[in-house]
This record gives sequence, structure tokens and C-alpha cells, in this order.
Amino acid sequence: MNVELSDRQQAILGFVVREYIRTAQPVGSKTVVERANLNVSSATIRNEMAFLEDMDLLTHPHTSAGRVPKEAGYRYFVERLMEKSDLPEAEQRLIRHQFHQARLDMEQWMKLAAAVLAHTTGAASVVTLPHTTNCRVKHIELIGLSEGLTLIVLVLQQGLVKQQLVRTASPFPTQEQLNQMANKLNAYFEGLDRVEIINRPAELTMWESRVREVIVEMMERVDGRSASEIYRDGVLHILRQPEFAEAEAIRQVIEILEERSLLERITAEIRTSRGVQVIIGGEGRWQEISDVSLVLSPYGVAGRGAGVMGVVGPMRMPYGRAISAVRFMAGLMSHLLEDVYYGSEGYSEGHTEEIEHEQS
Amino acid sequence: MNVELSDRQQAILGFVVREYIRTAQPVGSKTVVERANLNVSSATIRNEMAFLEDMDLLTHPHTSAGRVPKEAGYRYFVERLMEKSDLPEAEQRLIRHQFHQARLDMEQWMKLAAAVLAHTTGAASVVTLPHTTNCRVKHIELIGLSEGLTLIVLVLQQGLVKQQLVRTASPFPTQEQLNQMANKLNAYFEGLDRVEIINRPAELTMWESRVREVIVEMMERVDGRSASEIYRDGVLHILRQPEFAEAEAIRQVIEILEERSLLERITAEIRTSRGVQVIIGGEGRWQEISDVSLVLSPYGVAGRGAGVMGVVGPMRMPYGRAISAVRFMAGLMSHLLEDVYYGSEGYSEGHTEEIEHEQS
DNA sequence: TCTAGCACTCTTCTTGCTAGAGTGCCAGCA
DNA sequence: TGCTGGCACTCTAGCAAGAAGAGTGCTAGA
Repeated sequence: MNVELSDRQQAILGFVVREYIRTAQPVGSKTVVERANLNVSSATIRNEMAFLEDMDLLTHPHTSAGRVPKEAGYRYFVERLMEKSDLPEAEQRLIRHQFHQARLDMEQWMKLAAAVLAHTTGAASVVTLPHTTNCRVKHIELIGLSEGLTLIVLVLQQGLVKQQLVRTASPFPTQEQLNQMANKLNAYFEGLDRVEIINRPAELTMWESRVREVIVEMMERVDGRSASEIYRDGVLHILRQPEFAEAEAIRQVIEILEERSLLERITAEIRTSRGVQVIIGGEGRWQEISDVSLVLSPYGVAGRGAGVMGVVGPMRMPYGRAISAVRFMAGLMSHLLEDVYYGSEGYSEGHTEEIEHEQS
Repeated sequence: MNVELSDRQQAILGFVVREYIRTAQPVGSKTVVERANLNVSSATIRNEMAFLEDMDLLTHPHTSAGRVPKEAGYRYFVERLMEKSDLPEAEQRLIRHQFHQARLDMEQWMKLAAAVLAHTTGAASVVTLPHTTNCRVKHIELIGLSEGLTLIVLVLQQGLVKQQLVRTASPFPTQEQLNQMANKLNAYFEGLDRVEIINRPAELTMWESRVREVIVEMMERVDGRSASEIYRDGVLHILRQPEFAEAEAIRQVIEILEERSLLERITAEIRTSRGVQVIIGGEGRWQEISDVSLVLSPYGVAGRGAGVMGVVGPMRMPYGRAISAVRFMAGLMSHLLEDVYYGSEGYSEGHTEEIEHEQS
């Protein structure tokens, strides 16, 4: 990437990438002469192209085919040649409007975000639930469903609600007794995180400490989950692309979208980064996805809860549009979360700086 | 299906279907003579096959190819020729064990059910959440998250928990006040269903009736949702089948699995039926899925909450195994739900007969 | 440094051919 | 009447060869 290209070489590379993204056909020197206004002959173009090929930016599928960008070519394009625009104002307004129409509901937002990304980029999208690292108890409720079966409802700060059924031992408690237990547990544990609950000395009956145990397990699941829920959309879009005429290529994409482990390894890395990240054809690090590109961004509130969202498509992807869409959506989502879930709560310790969404 | 076939014709049809399911290759008369022990010549087989073709049970892709079953052929096979066995005892034990190891948690069970179905049949699986038609309030909780933002936690009978954030108007209520409101609402509405809540006369402040409104909306969503959550698994299995070498064929399957509307139309029909249903190549009713088969079954407790589960695969599907797996899983799941979610609660009205899982 | 032009390479499409698989049908036999 | 052996026929798959077209690389010359 430290190569210096002449202006003309950059123009040619840019043209080839754009044209190939548009048509999915290898681009020949003749096309370049005709459609890029460079006022040189095709022979010159050919020389330049040969040079770009030496630089590993382009390649050609066979001797008499036009040029096709390689990974490094896409990368050069994305980093140096592409115009970095924002999503058009009109589209931004439309999307904001959709979110304001929606309920105040995380799940709803996730689905909407996935749908919007898929729709505006024409590719498949993934959105992971924000990941909180250190959840705290807000409220505990015990509800007897039937003899022998009790429902624990655990409300966490940030409004996350978790539930868990447990069996009750033989002298079945009445709802009255359950309420008293809940009060006791709330008095002990409200505002504490998982470790603090474990260490907090408390006089508990056997059954109460069993409930405490379950609550700690529930909190462990919340804290530890890498990306418990993954929202997807637009898988069908991607299958319409010509590069996915082969079953094998489709398998790769479906694998990314379905295999949690792969997606988790990737998002784990993205979550801690800042700004929109573009992964082109695996970039050597992820061999499983050699033919697809990802445009991903963390979102959420730093130190409080961060998720990842982005789009998955062929290497031949409209990067400009994808990047601006992902950047905008991640920013919007961060704002919404800041306002609704993390906003103005009495956390005075800890900064609540939003995750950054500017391109560096 | 009212055609009468001779024993020999049945034997040939059965052999062709089984062989084609096994190998994915058209079956020629020679193969039949060699491998089915019928003691007749290939010419006889050919005559019989020509007859079966007239009956629309078989076809051949081109003049000099072997025979391949048609939809009606598969159907005849499934209904009259296939041995109807149960899942082997050992496998049943293993699966039961997995469920007993799991948490008492609907979501967990759904995922497990999808995984088990996908694994035992080698095809893709779908499981929809049980659908309750007439949910009733068990408990209402109001939790202030911050000034201006309140979380409504609604526990329904059967232990379903729903949450919804609402904005609070300017004189912000304290948690104390919220608790009082919740008590009041519980006193009014506990045990009532949606319609009863609307009709119940109650003296409410403006804000309280706003909460009532939201609760009714939440209950509407629970009641009205056709199949809010759909759990899937094993999509990658299905892509390994030779019939899905073509992108177009893959699109069909992905479409079934991703397009809610199609799946909902199908499950709506299945939910009200009884026993395992086999849909072969769309059966004329669902043209979108002309090349795939579904083996589906309702599960749950009749009149209380019913869902649909099953597998999706190519027409060339191991029906015997799929049917027994789906039947077993639906039965198991119904039992679990009966025990845990609907069991021994004080419903004395209304029968709680389990949905039937025997093949008729 | 650029360009014109030519030889060369490789794909794609078409055609023709052959081997192989499997059918349909008919005449003859039990 | 039902079964069988045999033969002609049809269609596919695979290979080879040839023609057209696209695009390249290279070199000589401006």
C-alpha cells in the first residue's frame, strides 16, 4: 500500500474498479480508452495496466481477458481513490423517520437496522445485539406459576429483562412468601454486579441462595455472551449477484451468516476498534471468506455496551455506498441507545463517550 | 392416489424411490433387475415402468435416462410403501437426555429442537414459537429506568414475559409511585385477557390508562403474531445436496427459510391440523417451493398454545427418518410444554388434551 | 514518452463424432 | 395372457477441431 502511483495509473485503477463493480465483467484496455477520458491510446493503457498488475493491484483471469481488481486493488481504491460521501440527506431523513415510528424496543430496532442496511446497500446485513460487559441488578421479581415452578424475572440496569424458570422444592412457597423473598433479595443485591453479588455477605435461606445462584448464572450469560443474538437480512439480495452462481460460493456466504463462531471471531475484533472497517476477501486473516467482503462498524456507547453492524457482499461491492450506509446507521443507533438505554442514568463514574464513527 | 397398483408395480416404484433417494441418480431398468430381487427381465421392468409413468408416478429426464420419481410417486411411497418406524430407542434416549440437561427455558428448547431435527435428518429445520391465542395477565411491573423512561414488564400466564419501554411525561413519577400504580393495575387486571381488560371499568389516571393501552398492545402482539420467532438450523446441510448445485434451486430454499410470509402461510395451515404432514414439492398449492419437500408437525397443547416444527429438504428426502424424527420431537416438546408451561395451573375449564402425534 | 500495429494467446461457440445408457416395441414362447 | 429376448432408436456426455472475437505484449518509430 506504500506504492506510489502516478495520477494516470490511479485514474485507470479507479476506472477499472468502478467499472468492474458495475458490470461484473473484466475491463479491457479498449473500454478504458472509450469511457474514461484519458486521451491516450489503448497501448498506453495496456502498459499501465501491466504495471498495475505487477503491483498486484489487478489481474486477469486468462491471457485474453480484460483486467479484474485484486484484493489489494480494492483496498487501494477504498483507501485512496473512492469519494467518501455521506448518505444522501433525503435517505437519512427517511431512515430516521422509520426509527422514530418504531417502538422503543431493542429487538425492533435491531430488525429495523438490519432491514435498512440490507435495503440501502442491496447486500446482506448483520447486526449483533450490544454486548454489555458488566451488568448490574436493577430489580428482581419472583412469580409463582404453579406449585413447583417459579419464574425469576431479572431486570438489569439499561432495561434488559431476563427470565428463568426454576423448580421449587416441596414445601411450596405462596406468592406472598415469594414477594418477601424478592424484597429481601432486592435489598441485598440492587445495583450490584455479578462479582459483588457473589461476595456480598447475606443471610439467606437455602432456597434464597439457590435463587441467587441462578441470578448469577443469568448475569454470567448476559456478560459472557459474545453475540447472543444476530439479526440478519437481505440474504436473498446477495444470491442474485453473478459471483454467486456457484453453489460453492453461496456456501461461503451462508457460512458466514450462519456459523456463529466465525462471525464471532470477526465481530470480537471489530467491537474493540473504532470507525467503519472494511474487510476485503478475508485479507489473509480469514481464509474462510476469501471471496466476500465485509463492511463493519462497532456501535453503542463505549464502556457500556457495544455491538457490531454491517453488510456482507461479494468483493465486487459498492463500497462507497456501503460504507456511508454503515457509518450512518451505526451513528444513528449509537445515538438512540445513548438517549434511551444509557442516557441520563445516575452513572457519574465512567465516561459515556459514544463510539466514534468518523472515517480516519 | 386411488390407482391400484399390482404388487410388482409397487415393488418397482418403491425400489426406484428408495434408490433415487439414496443415490440421486435416475434409476434404469437394469439396476432394478440387478438389485431388486424380482426375478423378471429388464424388458418386463421397462413395461411396468412405462405404466408407472402413465400413472404420473415416475418420469425420465430424457429418452435415454433412468426413471425418477414425480411428486405423486413420492406421495404414493410415503403413504403406502414406506415402513413407518419410530426413531431408534437409543436416539430417543439421547435426545431426551439433552432436553433434561437444558435449562427450563423456552428459547433454549427451541434452539435445541431445531438443532436436533437438523442433526438427525441431515436437512434444514424450522421451529416456530408456540402461538397462544388468548393470553392473560399474570403480573405487571413498572420500573423507572431514568427520568422520563419507564419499563413495563408484563408477565403472562404460561410464564411468558414481555417488556416495553415507554416515555414518561413531565412530572416524573418516583419508583414508589410506580409501584403503587403497578399494584393498582394488578388488582384490576390480573387474570384477564385482552378484551376483558378493555371492557373492565376502572378508575385510572391519564398515565395509568396510557399504560393500560400499551399493555393491551403488547398482548395483541402476543396473540396476533403468526410466528414471531422462527428458529432454524442446518441450512448448510441442505446446500450439500446435489440438487442444490444450481443457484436458482438454492434461492428457493433460502426463500422458504427467510421469507416469513411464505412460511407463515404454510404453518398457519399446519398448526390447525393434527399429526405429521408431508408436503412434497409444493403439491400444487405452493408454487414457490416446487422443488422442495417439507415434513411438518404441530406441537403444543391444544387450545392453549401450538407451534409448528419440521424439516425442509429436497424432494429426494429420507422421508421415513424425517417423519419419525419430527413425530418424536413434536411429541417430546408437547410433553415438556404440558409439564412446565401449561401443567397443573388452575385452569379447570377447557380441556388440555395434547396435540396428537400418531400417524393416521 | 507515447503510439500504431502486428503476432500471439486464450476463450467461446459451433459442429461433428463416438460411446454408452436406457428406452420402446415387436415377435415369439410358455 | 403374460413374460422375455432382441433390436432399433434416442438422447447425453465427452472429446476434438475449427472459426471468430477479445485482449494482450512487444517492438519499431514518431
